[in-house]
Amino acid sequence: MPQIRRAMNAGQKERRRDDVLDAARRLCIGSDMSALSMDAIAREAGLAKGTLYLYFQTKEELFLALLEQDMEGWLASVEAAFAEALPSDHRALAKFIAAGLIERPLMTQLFARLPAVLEGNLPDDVALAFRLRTVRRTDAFGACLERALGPIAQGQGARLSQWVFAMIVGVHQIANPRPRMQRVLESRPELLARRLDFESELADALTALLDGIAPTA
Amino acid sequence: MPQIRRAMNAGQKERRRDDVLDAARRLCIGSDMSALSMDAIAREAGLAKGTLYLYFQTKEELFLALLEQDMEGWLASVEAAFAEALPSDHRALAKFIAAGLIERPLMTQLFARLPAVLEGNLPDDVALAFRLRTVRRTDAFGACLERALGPIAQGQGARLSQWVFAMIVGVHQIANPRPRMQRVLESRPELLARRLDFESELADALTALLDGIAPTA
Amino acid sequence: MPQIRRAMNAGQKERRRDDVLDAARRLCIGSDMSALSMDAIAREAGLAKGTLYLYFQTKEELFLALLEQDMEGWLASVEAAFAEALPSDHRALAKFIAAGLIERPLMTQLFARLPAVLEGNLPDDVALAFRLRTVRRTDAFGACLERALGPIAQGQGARLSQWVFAMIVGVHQIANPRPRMQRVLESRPELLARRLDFESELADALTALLDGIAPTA
Amino acid sequence: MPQIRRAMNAGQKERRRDDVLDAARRLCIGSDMSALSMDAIAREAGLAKGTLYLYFQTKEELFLALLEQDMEGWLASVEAAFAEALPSDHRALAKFIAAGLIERPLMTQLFARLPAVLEGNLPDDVALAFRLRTVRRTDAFGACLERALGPIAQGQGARLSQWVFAMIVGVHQIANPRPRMQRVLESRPELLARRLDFESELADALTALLDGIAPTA
DNA sequence: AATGAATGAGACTTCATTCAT
DNA sequence: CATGAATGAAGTCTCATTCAT
Repeated sequence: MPQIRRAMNAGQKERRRDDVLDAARRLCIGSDMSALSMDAIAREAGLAKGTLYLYFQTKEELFLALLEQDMEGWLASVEAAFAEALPSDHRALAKFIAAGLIERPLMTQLFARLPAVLEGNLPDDVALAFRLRTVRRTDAFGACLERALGPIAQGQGARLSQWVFAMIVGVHQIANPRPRMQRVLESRPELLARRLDFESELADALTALLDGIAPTA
Repeated sequence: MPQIRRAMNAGQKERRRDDVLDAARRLCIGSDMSALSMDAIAREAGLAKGTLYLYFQTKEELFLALLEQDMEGWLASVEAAFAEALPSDHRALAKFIAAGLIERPLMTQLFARLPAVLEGNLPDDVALAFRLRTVRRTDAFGACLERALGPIAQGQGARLSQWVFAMIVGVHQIANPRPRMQRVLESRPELLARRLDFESELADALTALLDGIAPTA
Repeated sequence: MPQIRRAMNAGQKERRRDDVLDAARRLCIGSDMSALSMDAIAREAGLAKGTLYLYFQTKEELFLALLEQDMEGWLASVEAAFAEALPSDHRALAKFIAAGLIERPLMTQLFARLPAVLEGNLPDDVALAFRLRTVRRTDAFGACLERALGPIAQGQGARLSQWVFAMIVGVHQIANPRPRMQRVLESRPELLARRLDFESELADALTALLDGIAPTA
Repeated sequence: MPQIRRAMNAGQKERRRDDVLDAARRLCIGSDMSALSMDAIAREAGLAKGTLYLYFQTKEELFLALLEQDMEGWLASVEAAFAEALPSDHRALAKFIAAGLIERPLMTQLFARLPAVLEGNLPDDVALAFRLRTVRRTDAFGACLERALGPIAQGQGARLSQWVFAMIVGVHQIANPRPRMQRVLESRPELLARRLDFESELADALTALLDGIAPTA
């Protein structure tokens, strides 16, 4: 299943690392993240279990890499879009964010599970490096928000950035029941009727939040 | 440690169930929730491991019961407070909510871990019953919010209630690093400087959210 | 295969612990000690792998228990024999020791491998407790030697005891080739001709050692 | 770190083989032998893991080579010393042996671990060749002993040689606790007080053994 | 009702060895 | 000859759950 037999140079190694992450991503989407074993990832990637440990020191490091891959891509897409044109108003901004997350179904889920991952078997230096990159991303996204929200948010970008992420995580948890609960909900019409749509709910909630932060914008 | 040797009638059985939950609560606060084993809970409760299964079908049901106990208590306290006097403004409401959560340190944590619990080994009927009670609580808290926010929130209580909870979960995750990450943060002044205080951060974020929802209130 | 389904009281538990040790002993004799896995021991004992960990914290603790069981038995037999009649001379003492070891084929082997076991995954308190018991056994055997060797060994029992054990371990290593080497030896007559017999070789070597220690005895 | 990039002729290949052995020796002394991986040896030697397998069929062959290197050197030093002057008495001989071992800290350790190595993954032909060389060395050392001990040991050199080695291995095991046990001992004064010094203990034990073998010498 | 011994699937990780490059 | 990525079997240990007592 792997394209190349042996990843010899840096480029091939990076591709192989990505292969592993892709395999993990496929499995996460298909079933449930917490049920994911290194064994299963290796099988899905068409590699031996030991090979995974050549690319990731521990399982947790792999998950972290998965999250960061998505976040970097997402952040880049936000920055690219803002460079072209800033959202016209809060609702547009909120919808843009929500739409971007829909394209990366795993990112929100991984972010929500982050605490569990961080508590696992993670070398301290990996945890620290992750945190430092998280700070950088928070600031970068904060800068985007400041530009979009105008003078009112000046200097508050990082905080707002965190509030936005808090809302994303929270709405995700409420609007995206995991498979098992999904099944339960589907057995009861009155519960099904109260189902929320993640994208629109998040857009609405973020709009309200932004409205509250920067009333006139 | 258990007061009675054998729980014969319904009252005694309920008390014993509560004993187990109290033991779990003590342990959760002391250390980390995900590292909690049935063995440890049984020991803390002064009971045998097997006995726990007389009161809870699975570990997950136990955690769910723990969460619900806290939520019911919290909801009752909210309702009691609102019956006496409604919060004077958004900030007062936000601070009241944040303060109530501080008094129940486990509730927020359990709520944040809910997806993991729900994906675990949980009988379908238990999951369903939990969900139905969650709906009831959501509506009850929603009604409180409608009363506090006035005409603007009319009919939106349940949704707002969920947004508020989303914000609680999200801010919790960002402001309460788990022990390991806490240690890592403490090793770096520049990270320590960015530490957030859960209570005040939540109050600010909720205030903004409420301001956005009901601008004039 | 296990006699009783569940070991409920202390006696049954001790018997079960012994069952596990017996299973390990059977496997050690049959094949090679270092090839012994907890998995194999559990299978041989007719128990689940996890059950072994109810009786021994780690694999190393199990091996230590195996060794101690043999040593206690051996020491008791030495003391019993000496209580009845002291060996008449050095050669008689040496032969008695060698004969006692032949009856416990595992003891010498385990003793020889002790360093490897002690370097494994052994809780510090278990290691300490083992060492303290080893000291007691050394002194007890030393007392036996002092009685047998007469005035010359007075106060030197413990040291002599250790020299005797050193000789036992060393001769064992030279005279008892492990299966693989045994096969190799058998393929060459000139090597086979130099084969040593553990029992007689040890008896001779110990006799010499005792002669050197206590010339007139 | 390796002097030459590619070992082309026999001389260079032998030097490279020695480089590997030297690297292994450095690591053995620094830490614990059983924890030594081919990876670590390769790194220390400045070579790739695969390269090691060009010089040694298996890990065990490498360890065997290490032991033999030390033994050949030691034997040569014994023969050289005896050619100059024979030890004046048993104690002098014993002290000479003990001192020679102190200079080769690895030799004793490797000899003690020999059974484990021999039981590992060792090609039969390698095992056989090792054994044949061991016989030669045993005889050579035996001849030295016969010369030193005089007529009494005539024809017994090889046996005595093995007894001496048995004593060396045994005293080594008793007097040189591995790091973990060393730590445990250091936590208890009563255990620390019973610590043995390898060199002097071996000298005493060997003196006694020689006295027993050849009383008048 | 209570116990706690027993289960056993499953997790992560290591490392000697191989072999494509 | 040299490399080092890949292998994969093997290992130890955990823990939610069951069930004989």
